[in-house]
Amino acid sequence: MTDSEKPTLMVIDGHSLAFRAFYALPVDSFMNREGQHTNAIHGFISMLINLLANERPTHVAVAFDISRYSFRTREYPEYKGTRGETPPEFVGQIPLLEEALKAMNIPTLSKEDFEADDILATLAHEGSQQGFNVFVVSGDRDAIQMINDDVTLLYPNARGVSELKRYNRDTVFERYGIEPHQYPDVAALVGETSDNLIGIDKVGEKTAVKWINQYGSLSQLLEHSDEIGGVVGEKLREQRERAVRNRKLNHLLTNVDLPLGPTDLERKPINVTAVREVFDKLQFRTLLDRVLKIAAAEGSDVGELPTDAVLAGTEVPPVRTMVDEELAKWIDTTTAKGTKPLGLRVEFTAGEVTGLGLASDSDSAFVPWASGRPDYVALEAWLASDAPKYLHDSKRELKWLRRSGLELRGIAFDTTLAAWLLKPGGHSENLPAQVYSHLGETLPQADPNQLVPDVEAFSPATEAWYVFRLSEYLAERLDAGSRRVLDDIELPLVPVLALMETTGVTVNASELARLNASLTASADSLASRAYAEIGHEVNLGSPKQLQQVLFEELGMPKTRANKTGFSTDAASLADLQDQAPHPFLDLLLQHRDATKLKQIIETLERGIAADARIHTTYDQTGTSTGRISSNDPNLQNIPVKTEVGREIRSSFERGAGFETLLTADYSQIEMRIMAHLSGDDGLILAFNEGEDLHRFVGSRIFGVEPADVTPVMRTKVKAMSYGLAYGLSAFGLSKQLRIETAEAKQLMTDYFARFGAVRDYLRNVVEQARVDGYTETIFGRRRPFGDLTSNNRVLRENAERAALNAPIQGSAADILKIAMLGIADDLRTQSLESRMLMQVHDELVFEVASGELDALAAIVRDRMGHAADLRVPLDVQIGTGANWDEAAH
DNA sequence: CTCAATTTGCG
DNA sequence: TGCGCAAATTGAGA
Repeated sequence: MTDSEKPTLMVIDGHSLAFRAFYALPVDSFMNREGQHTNAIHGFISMLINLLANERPTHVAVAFDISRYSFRTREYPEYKGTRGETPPEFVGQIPLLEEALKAMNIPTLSKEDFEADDILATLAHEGSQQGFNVFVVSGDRDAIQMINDDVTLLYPNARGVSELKRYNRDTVFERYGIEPHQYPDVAALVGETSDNLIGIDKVGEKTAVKWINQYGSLSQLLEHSDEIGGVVGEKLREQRERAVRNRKLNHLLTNVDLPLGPTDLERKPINVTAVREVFDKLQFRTLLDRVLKIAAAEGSDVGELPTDAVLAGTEVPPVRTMVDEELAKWIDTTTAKGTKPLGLRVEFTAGEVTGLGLASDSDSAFVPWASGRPDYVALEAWLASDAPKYLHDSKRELKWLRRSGLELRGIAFDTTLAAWLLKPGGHSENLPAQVYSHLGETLPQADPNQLVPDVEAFSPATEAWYVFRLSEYLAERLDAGSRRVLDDIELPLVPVLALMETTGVTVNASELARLNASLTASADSLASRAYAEIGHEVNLGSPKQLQQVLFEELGMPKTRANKTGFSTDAASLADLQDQAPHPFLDLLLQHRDATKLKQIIETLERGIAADARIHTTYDQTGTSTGRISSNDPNLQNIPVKTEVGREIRSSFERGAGFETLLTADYSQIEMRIMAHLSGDDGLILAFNEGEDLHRFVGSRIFGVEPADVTPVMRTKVKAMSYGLAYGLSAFGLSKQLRIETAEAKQLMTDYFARFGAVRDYLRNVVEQARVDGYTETIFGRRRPFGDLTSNNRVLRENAERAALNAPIQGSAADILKIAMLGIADDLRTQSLESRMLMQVHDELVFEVASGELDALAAIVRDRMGHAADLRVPLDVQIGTGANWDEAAH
């Protein structure tokens, strides 16, 4: 009998898989109308459906533990003792899952005093003897021992249950270097934290595998334990009982007396009525469709099929591969001559575009693409036209297309951006994750690390169809304000940012190398001087070791507490220097400075591409306020405050053939926005007078003429003004200014006495957000807040400060984005060759082409100055120079 | 290898 | 007991 003729038995560990699903899926997104959580059930059933479809088992069973107690806990009460309380949201999901399985006519097995793994092992053993191909599905590593030539283990990886890793003899050997049946011997030596089984001290996987390979088994090893030398040998002899006990406990029984054997587990038709009933109770609509589809495919009468409307939305359209005239015609008809949108998905392999997926709501097409083929005139024209396109992560797709010489315009929707606007706090999800979390369907994703992929990846055409459906789904959920932000700001910004990333900025590598060498020298010298002060070497980069030195060896007073002891940050060290001066402290601070700068330099050096330029990646979805973040490398945290820091900025230069760099930044934009939003007459007057803001505010608060505001007074009001937008407390202010809390309190009182509308505004923002559940920027960008009504004071107060800051920081972000759009537009329409290179929250950096300085400066001044119509002017500072430092002002 | 915690750079 | 980020390092755990 060949493998393909053999019947296939699949046995599943219900509890362990449901638990994995529970942690893999958000609890809050899966709840039925009665308030019962259903995420574990949903994940489990979804996985089960995939397994039934992909592996096509002829026989299936799911095993459950009856309780957490078994013959093992009787022998060793601590077994699995580290497992905490069952999360309350998990409670009740197992019985419902069993109900759902019953409706699907899938037998469940459990037995008093035994664990599900024993049932699995027994069935796998019997199945293998009776000529079955066996799949064991379990999240328990002990299941590895069941693997043999007939038995394969499917094990969920770290990401949850969406991907199962396939373990057979070969993959086990690759991963662990042993045969599957030897795994329990290794585990017995190493121990298993999740089962509360302690192993032999000093023995890790490497040692255990070496021993088992050398002696063949644990019992042989223990017989020869006197041959093992060193400390590990002693430990092994001392603690052999642990290994013996572990081995006894991790041995799975293969002779449990069960009411059903493998042959009794043959798949039976799904009970359609019961499935409808149970799934309806669980509110699993898409899963119901998928189960019914399987049932129908297997010849069951599924009775009344779901309505056409439901099916039309979820039926994956067949993929047609097309080129040339057929493709041209398809695009023309499906888009109604470019007026209707299509989902678009780019396939690329090893940096080259290899295919394109196009889809409407009911049709999809795959276009193989190879560079240099002339047949795609219609496709290229459509791509480069304003015809609307829906994409996922459009900036990425745009860049890939451009690298292959394809122009993309007409980005009309981006599911990544839309999902972020709806929920700006979360991490952005890839396409399969979005499909799962919004549509509740599974978009398989081949794991490139897997030799035998357990899923076939979908065609880009089908992915495009999902992008289309996601776009419609998300579009419906965007409020008008968010939709305007998407259409007027975020989508138009995509090509602008893409161009900035592709352009990059020239960095002088040899200058950086020189700086790095000099910093290395001073860091080394500072380190050895620091060691000399305390009489021994220590890792100055380890807070833990520093705590040992400062608080134990030197007996210094305790600083602010943190989770690992006492803080050694710069502020704490400065306090220490006041209270208990010691030369070590100063050397440490200087050493930190030098190494931090070195880090930044080295990160930059690694980022320099072949064109001698650094190409950062801007993340439009990187913040919850609306700002853009920069990464790989981060160009938004290049030092500026110290002399050496500015030397790093000097290494950012104009590119060859360009005349100069130009920087433009908003001065005090957040204070201006606060003046606008609060309508505070005093503050508005300050900005309209054009006088130095802090001098003006200082003169009001301290009751002196502007000319008589001393530097100390100015520093104080400056700190106060800046702190306002962050919800700074009197305590925080006193700490920062190193003044008494009482004085800080008085300063705040005086400030608000003169600028009361600001306080009223800030209070009102929080109050309104508490009612609405979100804050809004001037342009309608929303940020949701849940914790404003929390009973937890820390959470609530954190949310309050974030809420009062969000409209201010967010509006500033909107304004600069709008300015960028205007500038990019002008550069294009006026055919200038100058280029926008960087964005640093309130600053833009440009490379000026020869002869264009005046034109560019005029554009930048105009577009930045008029990006928003506020009650105060927007002040723009412009500077030029051969490098970033010189261009600063 | 992954993750949390700490620290520090920027606006 | 000050908002928003990215990155590096350490050290613990898997």
